[in-house]
Amino acid sequence: MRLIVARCGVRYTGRLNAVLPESTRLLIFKSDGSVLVHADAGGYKPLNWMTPPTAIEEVDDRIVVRKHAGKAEDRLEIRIVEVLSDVSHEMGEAAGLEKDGVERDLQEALAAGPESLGEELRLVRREWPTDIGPVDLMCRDDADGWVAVEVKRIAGIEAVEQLVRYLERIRLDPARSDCRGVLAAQRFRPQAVTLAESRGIRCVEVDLAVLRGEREPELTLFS
Amino acid sequence: MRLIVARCGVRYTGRLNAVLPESTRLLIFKSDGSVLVHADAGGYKPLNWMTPPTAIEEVDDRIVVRKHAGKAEDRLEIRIVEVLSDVSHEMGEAAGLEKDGVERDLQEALAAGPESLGEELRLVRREWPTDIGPVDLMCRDDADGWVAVEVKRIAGIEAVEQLVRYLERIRLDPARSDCRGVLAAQRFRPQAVTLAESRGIRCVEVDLAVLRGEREPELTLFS
DNA sequence: CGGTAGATTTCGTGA
DNA sequence: TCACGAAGTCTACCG
Repeated sequence: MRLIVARCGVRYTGRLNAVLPESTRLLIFKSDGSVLVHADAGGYKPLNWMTPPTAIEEVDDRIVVRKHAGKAEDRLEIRIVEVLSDVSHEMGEAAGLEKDGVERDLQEALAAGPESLGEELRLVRREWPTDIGPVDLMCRDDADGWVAVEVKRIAGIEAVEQLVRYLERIRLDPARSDCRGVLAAQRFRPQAVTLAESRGIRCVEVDLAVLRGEREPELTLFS
Repeated sequence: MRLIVARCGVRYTGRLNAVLPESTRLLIFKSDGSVLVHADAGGYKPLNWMTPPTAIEEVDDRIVVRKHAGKAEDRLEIRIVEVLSDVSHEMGEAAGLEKDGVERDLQEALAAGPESLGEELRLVRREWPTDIGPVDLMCRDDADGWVAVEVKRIAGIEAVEQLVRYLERIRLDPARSDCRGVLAAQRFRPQAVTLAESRGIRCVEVDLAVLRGEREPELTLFS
């Protein structure tokens, strides 16, 4: 990894055109070809960047990073005015990041105990396929009625519409024409609840810690 | 800006829990409170991070970054094993990034020449307000019929549904009950075209360079 | 502060 | 390779 702190200007042409006026920045050249241009503020996002694979060329005060993106070319051109620091570090292998608490974990917990959705449900299968994509959970209720469950960390309007799309497809099959929809999420946007009600979809607020039995159940039911 | 290259392990707790095993990383502490943990590969995205405002505490071999996120707390804990480098740089004010070619530019170009949408249209106004948000362009055709235009760089299913939501609202007004919908984008996902057809929405592929007269027109019309 | 929509979204997965 | 959906999305804008 090479780290350059320099006064420089940057020009990007590719999916769009962007110009970065001359100022002091941090330039990061990773060993996999990644190039990042960071300012001393603005958090998280680089001002400009290029993801691998890249070809890097350095001539005089110019560093040009290229990448083939379809028929066109992505190009990042850095004009160095003054180098304040230029160091390289061997960093070796990077160990992977382990995450827990994403949507998949929610889905797993609900699959393990679908009765957490506030009614007697039996899981038929996870990732139930439809011709436009898989529904997160397909269940049957105590009267053997079909129930399609969409799981989200945060449920907005799109989540409701996604489930509606799936339900349309599922109900095409006469055997499942009465399939109900349930939307489960850790948080609901008010508009999502409103839209879900108008579409006959039940909303259930869930909590991963509760589902795992790590905390007191405090189930909230909408509608 | 402070740059530390160090062998370290990182733990994040907040919206989710994440553990980063011990390895050599680049730690960036920006003057606005941003903290980034980068590996020597993986481009663009930091492995872990915290956006401002943050409170940073450094005790012995531990750096703890805190942030209040609602009722809970976001916490990034860095355990330093070995420091390979630790430097700080004054970088001063950062000049802004100027972009061209984003959706807004596409919208501007279409507003300047709505006939590029393949029929005689007159612009009534940009960002036409509805009670659920603004439609990009509102136009009238040669028969004075209303036409709502949604502009996207890439149009997927969501784009169609967004326009459908707007049309529902617009048509509530008897004066615009016959309002048509047009979806304009540089690229269309196949499913978006299919869904748009079934909803009576016309899709028009546009190109910013062509709209600006910088390249040959090569208009593609779906449906 | 909360919701909506855009982003050079990036990133992973599955067909 | 392409398309689709999640993301600690982040970020700007608007109420």
